[in-house]
Amino acid sequence: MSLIQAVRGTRDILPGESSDWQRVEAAARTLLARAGYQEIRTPLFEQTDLFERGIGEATDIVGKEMYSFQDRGERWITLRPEGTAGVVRAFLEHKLYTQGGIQRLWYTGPMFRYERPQAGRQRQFHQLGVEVLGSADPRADAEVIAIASDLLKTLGLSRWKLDLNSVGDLEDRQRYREKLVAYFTPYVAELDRDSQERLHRNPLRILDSKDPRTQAIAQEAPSILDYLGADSQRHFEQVQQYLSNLSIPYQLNPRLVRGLDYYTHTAFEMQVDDLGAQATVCGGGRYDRLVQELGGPDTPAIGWAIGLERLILLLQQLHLPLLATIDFYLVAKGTNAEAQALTLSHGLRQAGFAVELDLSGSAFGKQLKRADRSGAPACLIMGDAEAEAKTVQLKWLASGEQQAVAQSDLLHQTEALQQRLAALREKR
RNA sequence: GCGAGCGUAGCCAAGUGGCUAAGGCAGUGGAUUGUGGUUCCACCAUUCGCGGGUUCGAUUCCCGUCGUUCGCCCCA
Repeated sequence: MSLIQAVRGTRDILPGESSDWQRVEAAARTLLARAGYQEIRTPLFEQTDLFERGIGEATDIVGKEMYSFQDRGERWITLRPEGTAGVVRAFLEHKLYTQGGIQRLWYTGPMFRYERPQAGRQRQFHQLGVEVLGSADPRADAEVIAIASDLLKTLGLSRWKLDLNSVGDLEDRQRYREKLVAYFTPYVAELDRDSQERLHRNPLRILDSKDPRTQAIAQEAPSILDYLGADSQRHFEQVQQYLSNLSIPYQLNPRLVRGLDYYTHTAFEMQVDDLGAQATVCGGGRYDRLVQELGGPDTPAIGWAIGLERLILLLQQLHLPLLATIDFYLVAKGTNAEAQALTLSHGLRQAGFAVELDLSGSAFGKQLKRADRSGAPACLIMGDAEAEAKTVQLKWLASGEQQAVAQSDLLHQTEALQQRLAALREKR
């Protein structure tokens, strides 16, 4: 009989790895709370229409990567391929815009795209994202980029670069698109096949083709930055000024085009060298038209999403030490001792200690060995003699120092112990 | 969706058309029946992802399939 395995492109996050995830999530929560962002949790699936209208029917995500199906009520359902559409849907459905001012939101959770799996690219993957709804101010652009930058820094990542571009507003893009088509048309025969197809469907995407010949041709193509209207130009310049004020290094990349139709003005990506073709760790931009297109009031917005698998892959490459460990490993042998150890472990936890109780009942030597491996700074040893005397042996594993302690002292005079544990933790 | 590589224990692996499939780490038991980090001993794959084929004989060669990795595509 063959074992059932996880579906292609999905994976389990096992105990050895979940602490990495928790670190990222905790760091993000702290930073986002400080910046006044509130969490929003939306469903994992939505009506298929939401994504078709929101992301754009011509995009690859909608065209060939969505998990769509009909439910038993014959509704067309899609597992969310990204987070923004659902957030905007909720924003409209609950009329959050009537609360006035600006909504600063964040979310995290699984997303689903039917793609060929690779390291850093799965069919069920996780994103953490922010959305600022209701501000057209370039300071909002800079704020969200700064938060992403801070998050990476907090986690110890330093080797990334920020690519920045503006794709202008609708009119700018229309004008530019015409110029671009006019530029590429004489070269049609020399372009790679994909780019030939994109010439009329989505000519901006030709710019980031990896085909060397196409790239050579695209090198001389007109730049979007020369076709920005006065307002777009001004917005983009201010974003750059603010980023400089915040000492966030960036580089202009006029060929940066994001794959979702809803982007306007600012577009950016944070990339690293260590993830092969999955170099983009964070991507985002402004989407001033999306809320309106989904039937809401004219609401400018900006956001980004971080790919958590990619981020955690990077953290793991850094071999950052893990800090989470227990305070005491509790060893017991003998009928009375084992019974009392259970009670003691319970009491210690109520007193605020992290305790692991050895359940094996094997020889003290074996249990001590496990205590050592557990990473706990100290070990508590209880045999029937200790059980009789209502004491326990407290052994500090690094020094070997050991003494008998009354159980009641352990439970009620916790101050000194906590301080000593904290001091040991500090050293590691 | 296209092209290519890989798949031997929980992990890292050596291996070959033919006698019981190296080794290391981890794990379990013991030396040490109440004291760990060192050491020593023993145990730990009727089987080489799965299915089929070729062969006297396949973990090894072939086909298919599943998974994974790299590139393209796409994107976070």
